[in-house]
Amino acid sequence: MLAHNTTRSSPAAISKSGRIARDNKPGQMPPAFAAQPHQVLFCTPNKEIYAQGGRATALYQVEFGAVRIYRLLADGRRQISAFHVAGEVFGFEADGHHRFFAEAVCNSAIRVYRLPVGADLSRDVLPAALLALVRAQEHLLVIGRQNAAERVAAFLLDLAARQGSLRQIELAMSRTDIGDYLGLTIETVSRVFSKFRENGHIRLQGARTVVLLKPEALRAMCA
Amino acid sequence: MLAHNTTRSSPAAISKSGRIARDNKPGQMPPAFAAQPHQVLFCTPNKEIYAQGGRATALYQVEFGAVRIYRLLADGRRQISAFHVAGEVFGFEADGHHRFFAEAVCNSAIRVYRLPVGADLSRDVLPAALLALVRAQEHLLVIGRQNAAERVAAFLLDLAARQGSLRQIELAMSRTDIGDYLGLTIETVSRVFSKFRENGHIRLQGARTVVLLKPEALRAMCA
DNA sequence: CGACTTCTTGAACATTTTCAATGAGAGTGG
DNA sequence: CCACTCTCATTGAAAATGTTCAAGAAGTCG
Repeated sequence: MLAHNTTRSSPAAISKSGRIARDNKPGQMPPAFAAQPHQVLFCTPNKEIYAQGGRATALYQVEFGAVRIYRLLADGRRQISAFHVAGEVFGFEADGHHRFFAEAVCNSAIRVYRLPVGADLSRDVLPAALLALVRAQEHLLVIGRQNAAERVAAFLLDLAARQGSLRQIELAMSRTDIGDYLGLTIETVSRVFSKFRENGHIRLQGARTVVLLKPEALRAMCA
Repeated sequence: MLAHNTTRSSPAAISKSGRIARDNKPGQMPPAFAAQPHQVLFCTPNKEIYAQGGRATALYQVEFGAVRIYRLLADGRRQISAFHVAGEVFGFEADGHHRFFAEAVCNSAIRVYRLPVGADLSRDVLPAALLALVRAQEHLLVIGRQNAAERVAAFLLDLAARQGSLRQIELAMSRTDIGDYLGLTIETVSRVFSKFRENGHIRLQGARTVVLLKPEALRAMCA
């Protein structure tokens, strides 16, 4: 739910380097795949889940926390193509190799489904892949054709919707993450937050808690 | 192969409004799906293949020509999320409804695979969906973090690669299409083309034919 | 409390867009 | 076949938007 702050909350005991716990119980989420066995990976902030170029041997489902999927340019510029939150599945690849990096944004638990060699998980994976595709394409519209304020508005509304349309949003990610997701600098992101605050569209309780005072106003922006 | 110019070539007799021809032969492309029966839709430039909001009842494969997938903002701003060329499959949707528009860029033939109700095409669709996902995410990096020159360079190299690494590229799409794909205005696209020409990176034979004189130089730009 | 990181704000700068005008190419009709 | 017209592309100058650089404020952690 993107509700776990990087620093302030510790919803589960997580070791410094991310330990792996065997866990074959269904847990609170219905098991999505037939693939066996699966494990739960507990991650501290910025823990790498997989790296670009590595072999894709598993699928991943967020139990709690948040994950960023990103790619780098040679000079270090980063584009986060997606954040994944509780319940969402990620890690599927076209040819068995990861084209992106995946890292925990905050303290997170990731259910790992090891892929049997030659497994046909198409039935299980397809809906998640199609959802990711739609999200990526919609995000293209935001980044390609909307200005800074519209991008931030769309981001906040998307987060709110994924949290169950609550008025109060806990940002799991830093301004840097948001900037790299929206194709903006952290300064621009910060300025837009400030402008929204001055306009009375949002209230900021610290940097990571956003209260949507006028969601309609934000919605009107992203048309 | 993106080789069919909007106006100059007519590779097949195509009626003004796009007629449907029954065609159950495999054709030169291997049939990708078990779904039956299928047809070939011949399209003139800007012919709508499907519209946002419509029910998704088919999958589509480009036989020749090119297709743009796009979305609109309320004020008319357009973002093209993908061009599809010969052999590529598009039209899969997460929930049975189209989230995007699809139109022919130039004279094109589209093989239509009607989906049986409740069909399980996951085995067939998944690779294409994953490819589309990777492309969309990579495009996010281009649009989110690269400047105008880098975007155009990446675009030209992508086209060249999809045409079989030929030095000469026939652009099926207008500057407007390119701009809406790269998140730029047509003026900026045009200026970058001119700059590349002045630098000796490309040669322009008319507006729609590009010869890559120094592909390495372009490659070096997009890191 | 103090050091560190993250966030905010300001000012100068760069890039891209907007507005406007001109130029080139393709199709039409005389 | 040529002139006309239309669309598409190019180019220039001004304006807007976002970035960069720099400093200071706020929040977090030991």
